[in-house]
This record gives sequence, C-alpha cells and structure tokens, in this order.
Amino acid sequence: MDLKSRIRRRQRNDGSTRLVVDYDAINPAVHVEEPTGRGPVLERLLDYVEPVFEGDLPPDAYVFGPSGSGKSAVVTALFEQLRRVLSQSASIIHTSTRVLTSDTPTFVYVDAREAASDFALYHAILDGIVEETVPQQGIGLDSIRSRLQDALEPYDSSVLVAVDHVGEPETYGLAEIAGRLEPMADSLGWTAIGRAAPASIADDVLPPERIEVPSYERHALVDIVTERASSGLARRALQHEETRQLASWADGNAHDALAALFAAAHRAAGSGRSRIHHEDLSAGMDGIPRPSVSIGRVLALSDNRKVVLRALIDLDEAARESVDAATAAIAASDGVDLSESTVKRFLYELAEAGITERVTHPRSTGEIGRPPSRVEPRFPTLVFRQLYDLRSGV
DNA sequence: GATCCACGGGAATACACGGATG
DNA sequence: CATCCGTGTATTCCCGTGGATC
Repeated sequence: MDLKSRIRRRQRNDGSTRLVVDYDAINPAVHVEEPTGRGPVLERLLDYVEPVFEGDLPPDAYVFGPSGSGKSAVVTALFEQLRRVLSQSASIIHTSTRVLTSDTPTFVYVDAREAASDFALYHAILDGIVEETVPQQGIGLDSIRSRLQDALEPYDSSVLVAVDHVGEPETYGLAEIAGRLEPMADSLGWTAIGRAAPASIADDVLPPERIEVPSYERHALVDIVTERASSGLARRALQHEETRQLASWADGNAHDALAALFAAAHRAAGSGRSRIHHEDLSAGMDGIPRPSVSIGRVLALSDNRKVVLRALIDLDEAARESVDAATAAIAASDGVDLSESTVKRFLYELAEAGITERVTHPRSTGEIGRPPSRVEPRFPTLVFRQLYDLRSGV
C-alpha cells in the first residue's frame, strides 16, 4: 500500500471500525497510478511509444481488449506518467498562437464519452494542449477547429492523443475518430482504445499499429482485488478464500470483480459488520448483471440522464412493468424536474444504448394493442446508487 | 449577436391482433 | 389459406426553442 492510501485511511478512520475506508479505492471506474499485473502490456505499449523519446511521433494505433481487461487503467497510467516525466525535461509554454519548441511530444488523454460531438472532441484536445482556458460555448465549430490547427501548426512540436472508449453505443467509432483527426495535422498522432477486435473492423480505418490487451489471468485478478481491498477496506475485511472465489467468478473481468466487491462491502457495512461475510459476497456478485455495462459509462452520462436512472432503480417492480408506468413514476419523483416526454425519450435512448434493457411482456390474451415492455437495468445498480448519492451529498 | 446542446413535443412508423376480404 | 385492414399501443424520429456562455 502506498503512503497516500495509508494517510487517507488514517484520515478517514475516525476511531470507529469502519469497514469501507475509501470508496474510491474499490470504485471500478477509478484507476490507480500503478496498474497491477499488466507488465507485459505496459512493455508492449512502451515499445510502441518509443519514438517519442527521440522527439518523433509513433504511428497511429488501436489498443483493444475485452471488457474489464485494464485498457483504460494502463493507458491512463501511461499517459499520465509520460506527461509528467517528459514535460519536466522541457518546460514549455503553450498558447494557441505560439508553441515554444520542444523536443518531445505533448500527451493528451481524451475520453470519447465526454467528447461525443465534433466540437467536444476538438475542444478536449485543444484544452489538453494549450495553457489558456478554451470556451465551451459561444464560438463555432469552425473556429475551435482552426484554433486547434493553429496550435498544431509549428511542426517541430507534436501531440499524441489517446482517445479512450471508442466504439461504444454513444461514442465515436474508430472510423469517425480517424476521419476527424487525420486531416488535422501531421503533428497530431492518435491512439484509440476500444473493445472491438480488429477483425470486426474495416481494414481501411484500422491504424497500422494494433496492441492487444488480453483478459486478466485469475491470479492477476486476485492480486488486484487484494490490493484494492487493502487500501479501501478495513484490515482483514476480505478473506483470501473469498477473494479467490470472487476472482474466479469474475472470469478475467476486473470491472465486474471490483463492482461485486464494492456492492458486497457496502452491504456488509450497512449491516454493521466489520468484515465481508460470505453472504455479502454472494449478494454482491448476484447484483452484477452479466454482461454488465461498466459503471464508468453510466457515470459519464449527462446529469439528467443520471437523475432518471437514479429514480428508476428505486422504483418497485410494478412501476417498472412498462415504459409508460416507469415514465410517470420517474417524472413524479423527488428531484426529477423533467417533462414526461423527456423522461420517456431518455428511457428509450438508454435502452437503445444498452444501459437498460426493454423486455417485452409475454402476450396476455385479451389485451389490445402492442404489448408494453419492462425496464431492467444492465449496470451495477448498487454501485451506481452509492456513488451517485455520495457525489450529490445525499 | 453567435454558438452548442439539452429539452420538449409531436408526427411518423412499427407492432400486435382480430376480423374482413380475396 | 394468405393478405389486408382497422384499431389501439409502443417506439422511433426529427426539429424548433431556449438556456447558458462567449
């Protein structure tokens, strides 16, 4: 455990034996500075970025691997470190009109979930390059694009952009990213990160370099869970046997493992226990749909969509029996200030994106018209509820 | 005044089914 | 028997409006 976590643990521990010391430490959407068990992948990525140490850009690349395999963990850690290490060798002043010469590229990490329009994408990149703040509204797409181009103009300085979570239902795919970044400048290179295997992607949009991030081995997952539990939970909160069981259940998916751990810990804490019992773990695992939409995707949704989801998961069975009923109940909930038609549109959109699922009712004889459908969450609801409530201070 | 984008609302379309039609 | 039609819902699609920001 690093010093920061130790201090945090002491700081938050007010003397009582709190089971959950730091929710962030067991939050599947939060990544640690030093990823566990991804040595070979890190080496592979370092080989790939090697040219930057000579001041050149590597070729564009596509990093891919299944859900929960640590793609985001490893790329965020790598870009963060590169940015930190390489920027101190040349203290440069970036402005949109002038970039003082530097030997090494600038590194920018962009989450496609937060860059879902052309404007937002260019904005995110520009914001990562220049010192000054970039307006988010009031200026047109053309003007933000040309400002970015200006910033990239001096070809002696270059930028490597990581675009994470490419190809999700609500984010740009590889082709769209390529189409938008390719024409910008020679001094801009990109590394896209996504789930889809290259075989399922058209050849002409695949960048020259492909890097695979395979699923975690079971023992690696055990290490990850152990480490996260040790920095986020009270001592000996999770037995080794339970850890093994969890890792084995998660089947290589670190997101699911941590989500279940989170849910189990929260349940145990709610019952006033000082450690996670077997039944807590079982309940935690049962609460994670498989496959599960990652909690990060849910948390990245717009505020009002989260408001709707937050209300949705508190509805009783009856109210979720149809989109109509759910709409009415949600629109009438405390804290929801949206019209019924907007709530309904959101419910359909969320289902379309796979965040919830619509299950059409079995036909009941005598009923007239098209049968309604039940609304079921496909994400870790307990984790969402807790993180949402923590952040909104409920 | 310009711009982006979330809301809201309504029109168009899809689906399910029983009954009529060819 | 296969198809079409009418009725009633469910779902999708689309676009104008307005808040917030520059």
